[in-house]
Amino acid sequence: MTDFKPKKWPKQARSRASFDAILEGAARLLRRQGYEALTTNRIAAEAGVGIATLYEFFPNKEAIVAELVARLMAKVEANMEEAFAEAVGQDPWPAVIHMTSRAVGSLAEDREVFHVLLRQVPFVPQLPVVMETRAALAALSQRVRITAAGALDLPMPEEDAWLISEMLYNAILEVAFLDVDEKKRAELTKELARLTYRMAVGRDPEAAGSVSR
Amino acid sequence: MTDFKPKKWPKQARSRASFDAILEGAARLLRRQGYEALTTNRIAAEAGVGIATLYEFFPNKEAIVAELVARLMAKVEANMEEAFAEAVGQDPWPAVIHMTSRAVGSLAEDREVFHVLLRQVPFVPQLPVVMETRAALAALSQRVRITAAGALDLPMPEEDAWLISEMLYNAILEVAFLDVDEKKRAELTKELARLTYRMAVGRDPEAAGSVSR
DNA sequence: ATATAATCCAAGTAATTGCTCGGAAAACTC
DNA sequence: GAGTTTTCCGAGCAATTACTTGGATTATAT
Repeated sequence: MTDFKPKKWPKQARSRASFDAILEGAARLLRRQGYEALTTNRIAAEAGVGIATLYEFFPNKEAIVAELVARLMAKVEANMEEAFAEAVGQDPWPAVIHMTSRAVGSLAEDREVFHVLLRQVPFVPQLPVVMETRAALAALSQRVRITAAGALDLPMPEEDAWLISEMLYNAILEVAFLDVDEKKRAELTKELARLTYRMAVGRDPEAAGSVSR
Repeated sequence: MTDFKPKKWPKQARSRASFDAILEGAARLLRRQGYEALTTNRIAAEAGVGIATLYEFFPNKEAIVAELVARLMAKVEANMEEAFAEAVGQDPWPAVIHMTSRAVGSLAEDREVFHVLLRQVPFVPQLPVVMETRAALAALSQRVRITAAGALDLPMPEEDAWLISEMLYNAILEVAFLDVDEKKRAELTKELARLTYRMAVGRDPEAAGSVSR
């Protein structure tokens, strides 16, 4: 149906600036007015380029949004990979805290834009890059469950892992979207990690009798 | 800004039929084509009424969607109140299963429409009726936490209850939206109840040493 | 039976939308 | 520096949109 890729990539520095300006303009409009107010003419005006220039690079409006999502998600994924590398070898509980914090933190940086993109734009949740991120979270939740020492078995491991990752994904978004100071967000994030641990392992990470390894 | 209420309620049987036909037509279009394809002219055509008749009752498109949401949510709320009455006095674990099942079940009845409404229509999550339903879920999660015998204390009760209800709400939607047979959905629902219990109480509801009362 | 109110409607309007056209200017290539 | 490619652009078009108009038809009240 609709093509979500740019029809042409910029080759010179001048056009790269236009390309970036279009994406940044789109992000600014999304932040200020939401998706319903996003029109191609407005994006061009906000970006300071002619409407024809916009269509030089993007086949349609959706492709602009998709490229913006791709760029934002790339930052999140880079963050997550780094955090994962750091978490390897740590005990499960600190590892879960660490990963959750990174996820929340990297989304919170652009929280208004993410909020609009992930919750108000119909086709964004189905975008490959978004689905891959969710799949990565699912893998993480599997891993934690297996690694955790003395974890209680869950009756339906696959389904439970899927449920946990769905819940975690949505809660990460909710916490990241909240308009609170960073201290409060950090507290909520730690509690989110705790609840995730409780789901996966079946007991509180700081409860008596819960020894790691 | 936009007015979300019908500008006039039908007074005769004839117009009540038109009113209902408009809402049902809108629901059918949402199910088949999603929100982006929803236009007032199309709704009127699908409902078999003139476009002017539609504007006789609704001030704008948003009001039609809002009224549809209100009707669907009323059914869910009725279901939940009934389930809550039945759950009072039960032990926490069966009570959680019971409530969760009802929530999933009542949403699953119209899952395609709910999916579009709650995940693709920008203003729906902010609609009063939707926010009230979420508040009710938050209250439920508080209640379960307090009632559960031997529950482990959570360090930040309010925040944790909020997180649990957010996670539960989103997971209920995800499970209800899934296109699976009812047996599978029931299995997933029970696991969802289990994970919720684990979060709230800090141990598995069926684990050894977990006695109710 | 007449008056009043409720209900219906198709054609049409004004505004907005995504997107194209035709060509000018700037940057690379040789 | 000539030729080629890349980049830029705003006026404007075709399609679609939400919504109005002006009046006909049907029910209700007295």
